[in-house]
Amino acid sequence: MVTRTESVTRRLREAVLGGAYVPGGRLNEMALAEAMQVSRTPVRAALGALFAEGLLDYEPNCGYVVRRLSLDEAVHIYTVRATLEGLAARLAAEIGLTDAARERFRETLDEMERLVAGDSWGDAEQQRWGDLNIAFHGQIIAACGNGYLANSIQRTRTLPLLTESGVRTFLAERAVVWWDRVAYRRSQDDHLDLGEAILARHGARAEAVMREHVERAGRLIGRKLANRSEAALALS
Amino acid sequence: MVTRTESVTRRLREAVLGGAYVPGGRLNEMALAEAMQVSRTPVRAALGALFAEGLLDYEPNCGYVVRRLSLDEAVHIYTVRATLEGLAARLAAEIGLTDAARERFRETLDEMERLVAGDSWGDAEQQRWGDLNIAFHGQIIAACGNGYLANSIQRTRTLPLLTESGVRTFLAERAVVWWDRVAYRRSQDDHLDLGEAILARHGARAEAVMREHVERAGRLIGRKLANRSEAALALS
DNA sequence: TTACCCATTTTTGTACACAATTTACGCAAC
DNA sequence: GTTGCGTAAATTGTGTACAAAAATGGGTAA
Repeated sequence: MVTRTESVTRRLREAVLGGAYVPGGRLNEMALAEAMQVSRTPVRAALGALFAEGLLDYEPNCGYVVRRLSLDEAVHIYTVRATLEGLAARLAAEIGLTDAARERFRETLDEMERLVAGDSWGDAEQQRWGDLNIAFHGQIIAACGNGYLANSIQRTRTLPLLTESGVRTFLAERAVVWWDRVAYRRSQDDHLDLGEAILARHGARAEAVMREHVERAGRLIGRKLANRSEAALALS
Repeated sequence: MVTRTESVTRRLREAVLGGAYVPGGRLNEMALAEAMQVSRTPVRAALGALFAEGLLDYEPNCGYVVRRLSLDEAVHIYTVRATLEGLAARLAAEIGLTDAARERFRETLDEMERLVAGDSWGDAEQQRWGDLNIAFHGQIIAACGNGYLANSIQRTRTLPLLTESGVRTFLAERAVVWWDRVAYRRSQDDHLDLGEAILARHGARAEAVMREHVERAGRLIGRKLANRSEAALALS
């Protein structure tokens, strides 16, 4: 049996990340309670938890609002994420993967390569490649043997980022759906380098490649957002 | 006017970090409420906040307990902290300090050097050096221009760590009080290197020195704790 | 003794009422 | 128009009662 607080926290997290609420808009406790069919008590607990996760802003006596990340903040978070994932790659390489992990790692890389190098490149392929990308990074993080590091990385990956058009997206791996095919190829080349470095247990190289890999993704997203913002400004 | 929740959170945080409660022991909500002269409501909010900060463990329907970090976890956290502070040092060097910050930075370094190189080295000197050490690291973090990074570093610095003797200490800068004078000299040499690299805007060097500097501190603490644990085991 | 079960007690989870504070709105003065 | 003020409404903060779950303890059986 799960508590209502847990249930509400999960549902509210998904709603916020799913873009159900306007960023900057207040989250009314009573309204949420009625929508979730519970009292204000578990709602308040959930809001507090999401505030601690960085999804919401909070001001005493004023309530909670969906946090809105500026472009600068998003870039800052990507910088930290790049460094942390770089560390994870180095540790994974130095520790070395288990035989089973090696096998899965190779399979993931191979399937991504087949997709990117293949003839067809539609939504299905991009979706699948995105899933594999998440799995690939997840396998490295799982292999780094440092739970605190794994949590720290996770914290950098699920923050809401609002674009000017009102469409919410994430600072997560899904951001890659914005890229063109050339960027996927470039990203996959990084993955191949990374896989080689990690399997060869070259920690320093794995770290350098991973850091640059994630930082590039951050730069791409930053540029996209900046362009959109400029476009929006030019129109208004 | 501050809310009771804020007040209780602050007081409870200080109590936990101050070692007022036995790690692993349950934090009874009613008892805390009576001790703090409030109802259970703000106490529960405070417990949730401290759980999110990583100071407490929590199990639904079982309550909160003071988190007890294992030696491995402490080392893991130090590894992350070393990498993050290394990043901060690099960013600070690349951005460059303002004139005022440069001045304060040099003053801090000079006073630390005078203390370590001086004739007397008692509690007062160690205390003062510890304060300056915190200030030194704080100045670098403040200069890195990345608020998310600053917060991430802060999170690695205030976690309770229980030694076998029942004496609580912290994963904070204060850990240096354990070292002997040779270690202070070594640490100060790092600081001088760091200062030089940052003022000369050598980002890569600043990062490497800072990372090694913090990792060394982690190793020293890890060794101390391991020795103590062995001693305690030998006695029992 | 040890293990297990059940009733009791304790503790946590939730709803709700009320207090304290903020926000909204209308009105008047400039 | 807009600025300021004051009251009313809405919203958050807190206390408290009760429900639900877990810890406790005693007794029984192997």
